[in-house]
Amino acid sequence: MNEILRELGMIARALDSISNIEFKEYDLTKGQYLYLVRVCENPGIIQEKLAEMIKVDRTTAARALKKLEINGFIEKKNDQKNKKIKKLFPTEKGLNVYPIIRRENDYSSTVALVGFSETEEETICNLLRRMRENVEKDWDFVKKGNKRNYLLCKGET
Amino acid sequence: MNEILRELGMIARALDSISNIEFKEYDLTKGQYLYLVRVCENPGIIQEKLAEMIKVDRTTAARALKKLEINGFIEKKNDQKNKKIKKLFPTEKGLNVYPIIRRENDYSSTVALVGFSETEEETICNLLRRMRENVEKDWDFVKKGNKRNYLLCKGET
DNA sequence: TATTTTTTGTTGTATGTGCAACAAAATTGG
DNA sequence: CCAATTTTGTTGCACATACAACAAAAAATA
Repeated sequence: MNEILRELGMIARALDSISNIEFKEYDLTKGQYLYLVRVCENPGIIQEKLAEMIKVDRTTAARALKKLEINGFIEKKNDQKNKKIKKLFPTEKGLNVYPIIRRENDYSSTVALVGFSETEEETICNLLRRMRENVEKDWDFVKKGNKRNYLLCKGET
Repeated sequence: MNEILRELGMIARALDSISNIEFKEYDLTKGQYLYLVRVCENPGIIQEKLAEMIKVDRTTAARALKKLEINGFIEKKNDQKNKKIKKLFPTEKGLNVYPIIRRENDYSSTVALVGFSETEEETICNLLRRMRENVEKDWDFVKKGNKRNYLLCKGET
């Protein structure tokens, strides 16, 4: 069932596209909402961990966060003990936008799950979590420069 | 269950990232594999429909396809009756890469579904298809410049 | 048929994305 | 403690992405 990944890609691109259009009026450019919500929910997180959380390149996260800082949504604070890391915190402006992002995301969830029973919602949530856990190992592996070996493949063309 | 969309986003980004890294050695730059497989599977399709199929902006598709043409993976052919459209076809080079892309995608599916029973695979396939059908309506709506109305929202913060 | 609207495709501009390469602090291992 | 490795962050460059605006053909409507 190769269709699964295509459906998944379509859903992800469509919803991301919608979010980006909708958040433009709050001066959040493409993708920034992803970072901002997570900084609000994990104050003090560092950008390296945030990139892993979102599954995006370290340098992409770095630039997105720099821009969020410049635009006053978050601030970076130096750590007392560790001179290398910069902890991320939402500003008041960032905290004000947070519920708007949540509301939009909730709406997108609601739309995506129209016609789903409560059981089905739970089912897909659990199955997606398991998929994510599976995929995240390969992502770490490949991101570190390793090469995947297709031998285990079922070969279902 | 707002988690659903986050899990979905993580999976999609992680797998896309892996694919892009793996296809680089076949001279396919970021995202191009998406278009190429679909041209191979739908010879004669026009780029407007392809963009809808993939859920990507028309202009993005236009540029990706132009590049695929320049690099010899596909070719654009004028239609006899309709002077406006350009039908897309894979070249031999494109057809040669196709099975490689399929193989990689199959492997990614396999990895993503490790530990899933056959029933679970079918379940998630069906649920994702339904989600996609739901989401695609909103995508069309918003892409045409309309504004979504959050009133129907369950409000599950 | 003539006019309007929709479809399809392109280009300009701005910005996101990610790899390579670098630097400095922290950690690990001898 | 010192050297090697890992972690964390940055910048240069190349390229993807998408909105706005335009153009031309086709389709719809009057």
